[in-house]
Amino acid sequence: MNEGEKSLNFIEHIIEEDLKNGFSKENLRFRFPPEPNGYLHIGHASSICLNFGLGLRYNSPVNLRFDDTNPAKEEQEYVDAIKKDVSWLGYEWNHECFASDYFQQLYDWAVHLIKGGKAYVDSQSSEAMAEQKGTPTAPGTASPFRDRAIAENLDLFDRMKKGEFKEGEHVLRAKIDMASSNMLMRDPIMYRILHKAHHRTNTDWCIYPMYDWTHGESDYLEQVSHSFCTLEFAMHRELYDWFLDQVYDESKTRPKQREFARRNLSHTLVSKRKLLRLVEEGVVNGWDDPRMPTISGMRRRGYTPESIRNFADTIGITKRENLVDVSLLEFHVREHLNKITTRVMGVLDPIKVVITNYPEEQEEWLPIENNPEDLESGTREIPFSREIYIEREDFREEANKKFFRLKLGKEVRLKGAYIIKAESCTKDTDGNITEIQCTYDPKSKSGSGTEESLRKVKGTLHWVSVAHAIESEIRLYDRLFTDESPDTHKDKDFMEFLNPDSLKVIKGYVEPSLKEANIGDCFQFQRIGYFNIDTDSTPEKLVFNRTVGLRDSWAKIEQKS
RNA sequence: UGGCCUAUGGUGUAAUUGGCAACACUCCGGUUUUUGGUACCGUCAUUCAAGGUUCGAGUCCUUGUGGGCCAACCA
Repeated sequence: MNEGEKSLNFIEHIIEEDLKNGFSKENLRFRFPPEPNGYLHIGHASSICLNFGLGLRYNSPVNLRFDDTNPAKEEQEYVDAIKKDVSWLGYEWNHECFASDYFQQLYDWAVHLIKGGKAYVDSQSSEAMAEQKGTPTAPGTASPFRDRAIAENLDLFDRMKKGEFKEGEHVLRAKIDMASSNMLMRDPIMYRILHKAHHRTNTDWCIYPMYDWTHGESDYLEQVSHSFCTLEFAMHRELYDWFLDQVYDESKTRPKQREFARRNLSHTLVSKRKLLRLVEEGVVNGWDDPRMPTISGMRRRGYTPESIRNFADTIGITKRENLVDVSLLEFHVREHLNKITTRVMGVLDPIKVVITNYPEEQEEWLPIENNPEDLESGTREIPFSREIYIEREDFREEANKKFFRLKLGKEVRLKGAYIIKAESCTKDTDGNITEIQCTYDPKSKSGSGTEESLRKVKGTLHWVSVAHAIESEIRLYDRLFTDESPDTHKDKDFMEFLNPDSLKVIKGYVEPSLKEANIGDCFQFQRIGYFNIDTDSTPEKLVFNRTVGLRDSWAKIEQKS
């Protein structure tokens, strides 16, 4: 799409406005600031695409900054996973930054605030402080320590840093306004004591800065011009600006916070905390379980970076509440996979077909196109023989006109091979069909150009040769939740809406060319869906994930009757 | 009893800033097809409500209504 013709979102309008008012384009700088306390999910993807997309649009640097101010929740494992995910999405950051790199500067500035009478050490319990905070409609009251002498504050803060106190004994608070209608301005905490090792600074510090004190100052230190975050931080903006006022130097770029609405995806969760529960309670097999809306889960499932970027692009950026239907994501996945995947044949619910007039010892290797959407992709050869598997649901002893597939006495084309006709079938004692006997038309070979090969038959089936097929494990996924918005019910926990059938593991048979495939490779199983090779796969035992099914209009026709 | 944000089809996003409500997905119907896939075509909204300004309002004004967020030593 032509970038110039595309309409701007409200964020881009803000930037254009700033540029028009004289802000220099060279000073544009953005950042993506995750906390390394979990894996990135589809919601973060939206934010990543926003920030890095702006970087690309304006040719501006974008930093990857880890907001690592809470050692109780953060780990190196998450830092590594986040870097991998952002890279995989196709973006390059300018600097890799850590809020923890600014701990000393933040501390120095805090001392500066204390000296200016803008911060004080409070020695109350958190309960007492909460009580004094007031309510959204009633003003708060001052702490008895609010007017502590500057020298005493300096001394206590210094001793907090030196580790002389236990957790919870003291905090450093900004002295702002206990009567503000914005609860966040009622003397917010800047530092708390935490005797915990940090994944980067180890035990260098035992006081850690809070988010509000850290974030804007970090933006400022990195000279980020526009700092975008989600709507729940809108109230924090006043505080962000207040903290900036305390240290701002006119000659520098003053960062500007603006907020956008988090993207909610139907039938899933977009919250690290809640996804962590799924992992910890064993509902899924880790953060990269293919059912997870995490970037690592989607990667393992077979979603492509392109499809996720295109999805992020179409859902856009606004300030409204939203619930994006997951079918839109799936559309983008199919759209991309349709263009790039090799078409292969795999039978997931096999029934044997014997072609009675085909010589018993004979086998043929028939050419078949790799991808009709890509003329450059060429052809490969697949084996045909007397016994093949077809999909159990592709045969009926009798059926109405709408059923285009195999039925007794009728013909159907085997994709890339011959036209066959069902003559009879055998059943076990329970009446289940165990084998279908067919005859084939030797002159009907695909691509042979004969009159018989050009005959129109309504149905075309996929198949695999029994003697050549590879038995494989196939993992079929469905949405994790039955409710479209599982975590918005006030009286119910989202766990109540778990889909018991979100994972089905079956045995299937795939064509022999797949033996050469590698982990992560994506394919279209013709007439079924897109599949990729899972990380659990081995040369001895192939494991496939169903990325997403093909659109299935037959299922709809059948449902109606 | 407070403050902040928000409202356009079933869903998501637009509308040259006052000038024929557009694009995509979904649903439904159809054409093509050696994938019931793909591609292509068609149907589906008087813009939360009520007033007002105007030749003309999704856009401006007034009054309502609905939804979300805000009282962690989390981010």
